[in-house]
Amino acid sequence: MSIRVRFAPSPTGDLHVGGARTALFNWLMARKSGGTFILRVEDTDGARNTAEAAAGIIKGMRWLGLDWDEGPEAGGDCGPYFQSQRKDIYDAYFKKLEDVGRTYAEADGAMRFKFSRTAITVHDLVCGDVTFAPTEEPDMTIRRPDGSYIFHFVNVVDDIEMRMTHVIRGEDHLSNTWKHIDLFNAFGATPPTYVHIPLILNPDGTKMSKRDEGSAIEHSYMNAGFLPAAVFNYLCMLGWTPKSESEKLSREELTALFDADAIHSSNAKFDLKKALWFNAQYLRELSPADLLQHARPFLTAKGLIWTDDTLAAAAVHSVREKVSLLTELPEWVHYFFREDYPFEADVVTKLKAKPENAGLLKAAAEHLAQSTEWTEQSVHDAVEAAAKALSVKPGAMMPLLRFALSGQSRGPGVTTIAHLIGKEKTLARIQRALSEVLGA
RNA sequence: GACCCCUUCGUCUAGCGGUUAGGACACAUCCCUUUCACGGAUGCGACACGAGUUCGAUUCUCGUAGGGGUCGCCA
Repeated sequence: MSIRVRFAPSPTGDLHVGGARTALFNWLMARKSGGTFILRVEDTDGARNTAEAAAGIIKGMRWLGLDWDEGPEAGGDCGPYFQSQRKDIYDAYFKKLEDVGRTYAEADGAMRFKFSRTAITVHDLVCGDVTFAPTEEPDMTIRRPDGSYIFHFVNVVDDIEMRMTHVIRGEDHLSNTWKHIDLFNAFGATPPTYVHIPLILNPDGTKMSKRDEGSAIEHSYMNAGFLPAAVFNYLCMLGWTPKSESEKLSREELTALFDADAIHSSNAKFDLKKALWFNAQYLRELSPADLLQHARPFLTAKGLIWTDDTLAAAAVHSVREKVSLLTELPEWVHYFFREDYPFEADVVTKLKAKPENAGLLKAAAEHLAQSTEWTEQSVHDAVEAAAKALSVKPGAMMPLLRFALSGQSRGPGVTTIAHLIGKEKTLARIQRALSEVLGA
């Protein structure tokens, strides 16, 4: 039998790392086995669910590359995939329960499910067999007075209707799973295999919630300059260790290595530093064109404009090893795109510190002006010749040129900057530094 | 209060009776270097505690402590 798994979020807010990783593991399970991944929106709580939240969750999943085979925008044989549109199905199932005498009404019209009150064992791939003694809890409400149904009921009905073979979800559901199995049994259906995955905690060990750092996919990752591949990879490492030499693994490798049995049973704390490290790894192996593609919205958001994509790509590529987030790119490359870049305060101080700096810059400009070709090597040679003429080391001249060409004290190689912006701008920038900063 | 899950360096983890307890992130130092980084090297650093089983426990069992979760007409 082909594996069928689902991610069943309730659209009460943004997609969160916990939910994203649950979706991720479900996706991996399906893709690994050639099975089916279903997205089902559990919007039975009319008061708290919003269409915006549902759209946000879909947006986040698309960004992470978690495509679904059945669900909103994808269709499928088991639809509709919004629980708010499945009332007829729930009514029919509720009738089945009534027919076997497992329901009864409260005074206000709410309907409860009569528990079997027998010992129930959950077979879980992560937690093993977990047996719950006959319950002493009150029977659970499954239908509200207004006729709408409660989570436990619709969740089970849909898992039956959609023929789920495995239920991969957060460990916070484990304690309620016996209720679900009780329902499966009442319907005469076979429960799926459960996989309760550990929770993701804040660095201080508390449960991660909406407001916490690194929690919301769109806010903390998409808009913060993460690459989806990096987030995908990092999230996988929280609660699962692939049998592999490296931790840095592609989507394809993770899919091939995925093994639900190997998922851990202990919770993991979120580590932003490590997430950043993963992102830096992915960032630096992007081609110039791909890097620019990802960086584009972050550059334009800072008002940087350009006409030559090749040049812009080379610019961002030249600093790819210096950043761990796309949002850091603009401050590292802005001077490639404009001539009115500011001179940082410490740069001004350093330039003014020694009176001979003006002479050094002028000499560099003169030698550079004589260059007939304009490559990184020719720039380097010209600077070296200028240094030699004044009996100083090239190392004394390079920082000054960096200040003049970028206004900053850090960045890619000076020769790289000069080469990319061209001879004309290089000479003009040196002149500007001489006149504006040194008054020469 | 009851029930469920969990417990190895600061963090993510390897380990599945005998290991100098390994790796990654972070941190520190050094090397490389025109800056910042990258990279390389080294260092720092853990089996929660107590019983038991065993020739021998990080590993198996029980207990304690600690952490997390659940017990809704939320999902």
